[in-house]
Amino acid sequence: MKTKAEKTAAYIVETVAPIFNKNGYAATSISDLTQATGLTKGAIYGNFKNKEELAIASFKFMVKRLMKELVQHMNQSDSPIEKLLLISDFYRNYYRYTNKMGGCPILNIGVDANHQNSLLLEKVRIIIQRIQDQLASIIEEGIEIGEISTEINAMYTAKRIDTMIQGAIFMAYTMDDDFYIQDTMNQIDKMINTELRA
Amino acid sequence: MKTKAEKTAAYIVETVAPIFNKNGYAATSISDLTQATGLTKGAIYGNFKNKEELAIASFKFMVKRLMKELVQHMNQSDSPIEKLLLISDFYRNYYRYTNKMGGCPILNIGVDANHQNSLLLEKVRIIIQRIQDQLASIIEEGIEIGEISTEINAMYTAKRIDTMIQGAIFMAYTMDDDFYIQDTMNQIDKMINTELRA
DNA sequence: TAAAAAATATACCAATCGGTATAAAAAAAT
DNA sequence: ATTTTTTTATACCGATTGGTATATTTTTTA
Repeated sequence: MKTKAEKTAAYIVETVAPIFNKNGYAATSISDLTQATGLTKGAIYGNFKNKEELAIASFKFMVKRLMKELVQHMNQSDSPIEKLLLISDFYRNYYRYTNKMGGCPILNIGVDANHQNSLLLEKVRIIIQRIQDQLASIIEEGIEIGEISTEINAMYTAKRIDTMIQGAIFMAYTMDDDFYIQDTMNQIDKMINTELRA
Repeated sequence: MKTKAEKTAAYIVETVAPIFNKNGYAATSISDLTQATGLTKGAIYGNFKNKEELAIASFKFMVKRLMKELVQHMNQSDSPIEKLLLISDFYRNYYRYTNKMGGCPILNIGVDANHQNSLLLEKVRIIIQRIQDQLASIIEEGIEIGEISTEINAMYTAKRIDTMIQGAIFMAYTMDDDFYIQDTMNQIDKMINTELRA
């Protein structure tokens, strides 16, 4: 059974995660967090060593939730090609979905942590790497079962898709215009259907 | 002739611009700026109303320099298609070039200012809009003179190219890997040559 | 239910924050 | 060259920063 502290720690993380995500590390003060949680410094510092550890826990929490949703959506099909199309389909709702949590944590924390917080940056890199590895392995499986052309380089293609997605997310948020995401997903679908398909 | 204050203001801006760009607005303190410039608060607040105004001036300074370089590089040719290829060529050196100034100001300030500083965000949006308008007008001219297919939607294509570029910049900086930019520029070139060309 | 342990609240710390008033210095105008 | 104006340095402001020591409360164990 969960102890009181474990429940409090979880409550703190899920409450402050959107704040860190929106404001960034430096622009988020401890008083922002006590105000949002209704708790005091004592409670926060009793559960987390310092601000940095809490920021890392918050990032991990957001990404875990996001990735769980993505994987769940993707696993609606067993076909690699269909999986890829389901990934782009997932991102079609990404803007509305992530707006509630203060934006895309990978974009926000990735930029925020660069030159500022090497621990946090490392966590972002690990996530990006994992996403690309996952993408690449889907493509590879598609090649193996003959769904995807053998001409395709799985890792390059994975990186290309991921790069396009992140670019679309940046533009959508900066310009406050979902069009960028919708159009990019159409492009990715086209690429899947015309270039990848065997 | 330039007054002393004007020269000082210019010196301050060019000195602190990379700091704002690297650290972001909130994580940059006035003492960071006095330390970097060797000047005192008096000098800084004598030339700029407040931190925000200085941050805006810094962003404008960086972007102006960057855009000047881009336009200069682009204008090596008069042909719209060649101009587009020169733009992607410009970005091939972007990582090394912008590293010296603390990264890409559009990416950094765009993400940093979002949810934090609406004035600064507005400046970023204006720049992005201008870049896309410029791109679109090149494409349109290409269509008019028969270099580019009439099937092409100039504005959509401009946004697509810009989105890919920004995605590549984000990935390159976050992963500290120039490959993302090089590969994306190859993709853009391919797109220009196979899809745009009439 | 009483004692032990864990978790939270309060009060406080030095350091730093952005910004300002004023004094000193430097530049510009006469 | 002297006065006027502009520019920069110094000293200071209240507020806030992240973090801690300790007191109080709550939860868990016995």
